[in-house]
Amino acid sequence: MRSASPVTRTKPAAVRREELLSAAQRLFLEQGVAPTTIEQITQRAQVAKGTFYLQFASKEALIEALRERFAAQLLAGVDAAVARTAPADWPGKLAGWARAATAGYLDSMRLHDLLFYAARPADGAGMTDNPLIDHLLALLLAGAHARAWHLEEPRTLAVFLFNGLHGIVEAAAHGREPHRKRAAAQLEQLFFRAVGISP
Amino acid sequence: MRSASPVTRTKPAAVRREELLSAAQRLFLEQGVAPTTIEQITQRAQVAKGTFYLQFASKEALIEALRERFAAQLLAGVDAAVARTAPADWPGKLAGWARAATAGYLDSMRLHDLLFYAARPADGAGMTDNPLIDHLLALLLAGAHARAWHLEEPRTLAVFLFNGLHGIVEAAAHGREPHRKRAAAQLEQLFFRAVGISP
Amino acid sequence: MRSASPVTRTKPAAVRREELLSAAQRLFLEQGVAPTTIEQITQRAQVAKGTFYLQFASKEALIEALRERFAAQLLAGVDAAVARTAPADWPGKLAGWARAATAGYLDSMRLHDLLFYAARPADGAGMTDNPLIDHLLALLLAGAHARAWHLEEPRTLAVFLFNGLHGIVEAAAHGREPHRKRAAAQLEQLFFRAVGISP
Amino acid sequence: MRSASPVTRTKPAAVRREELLSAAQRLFLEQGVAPTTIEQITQRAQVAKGTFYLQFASKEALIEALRERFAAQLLAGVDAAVARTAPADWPGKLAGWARAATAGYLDSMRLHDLLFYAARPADGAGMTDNPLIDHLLALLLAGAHARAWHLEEPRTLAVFLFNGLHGIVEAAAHGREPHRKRAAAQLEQLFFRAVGISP
DNA sequence: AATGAATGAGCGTTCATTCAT
DNA sequence: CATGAATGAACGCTCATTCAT
Repeated sequence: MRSASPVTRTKPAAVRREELLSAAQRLFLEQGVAPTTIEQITQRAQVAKGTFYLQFASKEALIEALRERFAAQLLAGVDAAVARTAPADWPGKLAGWARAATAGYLDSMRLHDLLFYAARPADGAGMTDNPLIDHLLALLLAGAHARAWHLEEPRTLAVFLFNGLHGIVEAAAHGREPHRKRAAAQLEQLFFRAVGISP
Repeated sequence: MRSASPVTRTKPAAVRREELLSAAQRLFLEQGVAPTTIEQITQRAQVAKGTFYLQFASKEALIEALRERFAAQLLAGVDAAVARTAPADWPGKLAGWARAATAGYLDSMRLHDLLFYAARPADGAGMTDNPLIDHLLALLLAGAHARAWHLEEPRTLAVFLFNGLHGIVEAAAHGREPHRKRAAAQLEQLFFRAVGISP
Repeated sequence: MRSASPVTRTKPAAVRREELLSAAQRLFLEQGVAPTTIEQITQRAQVAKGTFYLQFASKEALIEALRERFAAQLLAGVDAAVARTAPADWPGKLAGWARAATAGYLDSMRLHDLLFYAARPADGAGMTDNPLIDHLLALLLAGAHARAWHLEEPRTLAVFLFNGLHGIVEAAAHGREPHRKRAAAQLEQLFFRAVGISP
Repeated sequence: MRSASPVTRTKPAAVRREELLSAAQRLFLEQGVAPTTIEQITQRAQVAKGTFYLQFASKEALIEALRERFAAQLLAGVDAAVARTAPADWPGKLAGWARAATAGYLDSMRLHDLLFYAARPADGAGMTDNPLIDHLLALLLAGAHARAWHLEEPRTLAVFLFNGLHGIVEAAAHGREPHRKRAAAQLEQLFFRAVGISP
């Protein structure tokens, strides 16, 4: 009957799930997926080991859940950024995509890699076939359809741009590139050049 | 167990080392780094487990040695391809670099990833700071110095191009892109556009 | 969670207990004792896990309760079959015991084993000291007292007969013996021979 | 070079295997199969946990190895006892079988159950279909062929006798029957009566 | 130099039992 | 009474590394 009991041990499943997801995500970012143990995850989430298995059938199921959460969150962000541009401003949309996929998303980027690339079975198709590439591809095709640019191999281009951007974001994350502003400007230029337009 | 074995089993350290390196490399390519055990490596190299530790201090040391061997070998190949072009043919050199880093090097590419990216500690700086990028950067700078093109952020560009190319090679490896010829042509075009020249 | 649930969920303790007992019994028969979890038992009995511990102190206590229920039920059946024979027809009573303990009781037999043998702590006294043996022993002694047969080691004989019959029932259950009729006839003969009488 | 080094750590595989087998066997006898952990087995065998897996692929593989060892050892003993009787002394052979399967084999008997009955998958066919029954069956058939006795359902009889004997041995093991001598005599009698002969 | 038996910390997962609501 | 989220000890198994021979 008393709300706000001193220690609420029981929490709604969704909350527990989120806490475990977040604890795992932080640990994955800090140490990588394989080296992170269930024990560490539950310790950080302040629950017993068994509680983990109340929410996830296995470590792999947790990773899959993280993938879904990632897709839902980051993708939504990029999508919104692109939608915010003027309807026919295709260069703007392209720049917006790059900016949204980059700025402030360094963690997301690393998480993306962890989830879609490193934590994958051995074939590692992740950098070639993932939701962000599909999203960019859709934008490229829409622009082509609107005659904003011409594309010969749209999917190859999307893969190229995603990976190029990805490398730059990683480089920025590792501090190899001191001038983020300039890097962002150059990224925009590279995207434009790649589709054969000028800003 | 029996002394006086018919075959001399002692080999020069360098040979043993190479055999272990090669066995490991093949296994890494087949199954990935983490799933490959020292046991498997020594079995394939036809030596006992202990012999491994005569040559390498740890599994990590082996990976590091493989990194060095990779740099020495693949880099030499790319370097030769670039050197084969006419002295002042900078577009040709750039295209040659891309071609040499790609064509017939899918295995090398996968190995590169395994070694410089996936098998890395969690910080994963591999796609941002590796010998191939340095090599490409040197070429870009040389071309800029020769006024073949103009660059504002050469290192960022190198990272971008390497990663873009990398993505396309991976995609080709996973069969997402049926027209390798076309992809290669487009890659060349993208490299040229990125440095602001036309073929 | 919501109070005032449409269905009265509180049942008399005895009913709840029976439901749990029956759910457990069916699961034990289907999968064995050890592999059956409390979770499965409560699910099948349509109650929450905690409710189990309202009725039984532990899994072991449940098994003990099942043992008691078994003794009360199967024993009653054998007893009735024996009582149905003519008062002085001792061969008939012996044959009746064997028949009642066997025919149509394959499940009971398996349950008996599960409860008195397999689910026992390691000493496994079950096949030597259990209610069915005691019941048969009482019959043997009564027959001896009535001079229907002569016994030197009645308890040893009871153990022998019970186990012999048990083996045959199991064999029949596993289909090793196609002619159940014949097996039953032979069982009767073996019981008679064992006490030194002819049908 | 020094033989009899203070602590010989490396032993021939066969020796280690035997030690593990024996340690496991003793523990199984003491506590049952399921409750015995690999840790306990290796502790008792004075080796590290990993050493276990040098000899056996899994706990189940160990049990299977124990089954084979059991069959090789006990069966050989029973066989020898039967062979020691005069060629045509069929009652003697039958009594010998019973005696050899019993006397001094209490541990073997319990081990037999553990291995062929309790540690089995859920169907528990062990008491109906196992090497000792086959061995007895062969003897019964040989005797029948020599016209020492007449059998109608030899396999059913073998199952019956094996299980009857088994029960008595168990009872003796649990001290329910103080007069082992007498029990043995009665067992002989029961075997004879079952095949329809007199001593 | 070469061997391979031995080690033991560590991991993912299960499940009987508890207890706040 | 009834619930079911939470607990945590325990288990089978793996594998990089060591070291006596």
